[in-house]
Amino acid sequence: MFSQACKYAIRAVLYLAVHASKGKKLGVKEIAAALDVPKYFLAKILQQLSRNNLISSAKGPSGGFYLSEKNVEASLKDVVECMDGPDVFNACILGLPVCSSENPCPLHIQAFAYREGLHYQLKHQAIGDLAKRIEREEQKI
Amino acid sequence: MFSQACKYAIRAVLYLAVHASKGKKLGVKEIAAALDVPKYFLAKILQQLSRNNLISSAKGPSGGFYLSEKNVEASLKDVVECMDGPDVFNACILGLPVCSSENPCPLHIQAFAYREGLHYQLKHQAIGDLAKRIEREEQKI
DNA sequence: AGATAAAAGGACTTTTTTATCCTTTATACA
DNA sequence: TGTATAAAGGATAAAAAAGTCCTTTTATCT
Ligand code: FES
Ligand code: FES
Repeated sequence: MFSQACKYAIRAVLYLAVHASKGKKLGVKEIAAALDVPKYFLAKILQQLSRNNLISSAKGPSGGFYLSEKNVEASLKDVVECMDGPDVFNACILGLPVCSSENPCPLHIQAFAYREGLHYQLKHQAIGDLAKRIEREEQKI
Repeated sequence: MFSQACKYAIRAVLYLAVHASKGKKLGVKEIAAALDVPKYFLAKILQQLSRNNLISSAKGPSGGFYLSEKNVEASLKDVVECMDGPDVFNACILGLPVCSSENPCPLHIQAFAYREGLHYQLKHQAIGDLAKRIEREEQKI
């Protein structure tokens, strides 16, 4: 479903949402260690997210990554689309050129339900709210 | 979700279910042309499916691929697992080492429901039955 | 101003996936 | 028995994804 880069991106954003803030920025090294993820690869991913204004960063000593108030209001859908492109949630599961309920492939019904369920949650839940649930329910990232 | 090879495999198997039989075998070339899929790559995939007894084949003139009565009773789940390995339907969507409802990741609930829906359909529907539906509803492959 | 720390950016390497080609084996049929 | 046909298998090539390293830029603090 998601590329490796996208998985790391989601986890990193959620980790930032839970553990960082404007006052407490986190460096790549810390995040990579916490998530057990390749450091330099994660650096690239954070760069890309930062360029697209999905996370915030500061250079220099006491610099690092965090989520601004604006960032916290975005959704994971934005993160996913930033990493894997805009078609992740529209593509036919069999790779056929178009996915449509009018002219469905044999797996469309189930695949569409799955995809839309996920899509809906990712789209309509703010990263900040998701982070609160993670803390409340002590979920792993 | 599925690798390219797996997508081609599913489509090829369904195409065989609809268009081939013991009496009317199809060659790689025909299938590749019908599905608009790279010929040599498809050949490899059909080989692998054949080795794992998910499809049947005959060499020589008037040879080709088809589904035996046994093959038709199998499910697409077997095809998928043959191509992408046994963990496709058990892996955490975020790539965490285990997926479990007891200790879920933040996306588990939606991801699990979706995945299981698909898994269930692929597992409990025989390829032959699926093929009948495809013909009845004139679905694209 | 100088030293230091951390992200940003560019270039590169490795691994995996996708795709192609060539040789061998089996089989049908004349 | 010989020829043609098609899958099986092995080896390789090309492309994409994952991962690493080095240099530059920006900021902090003394
Ligand atoms: S048409 Fe294939 S998933 Fe919708
Ligand atoms: S724990 Fe991540 S999908 Fe189940």
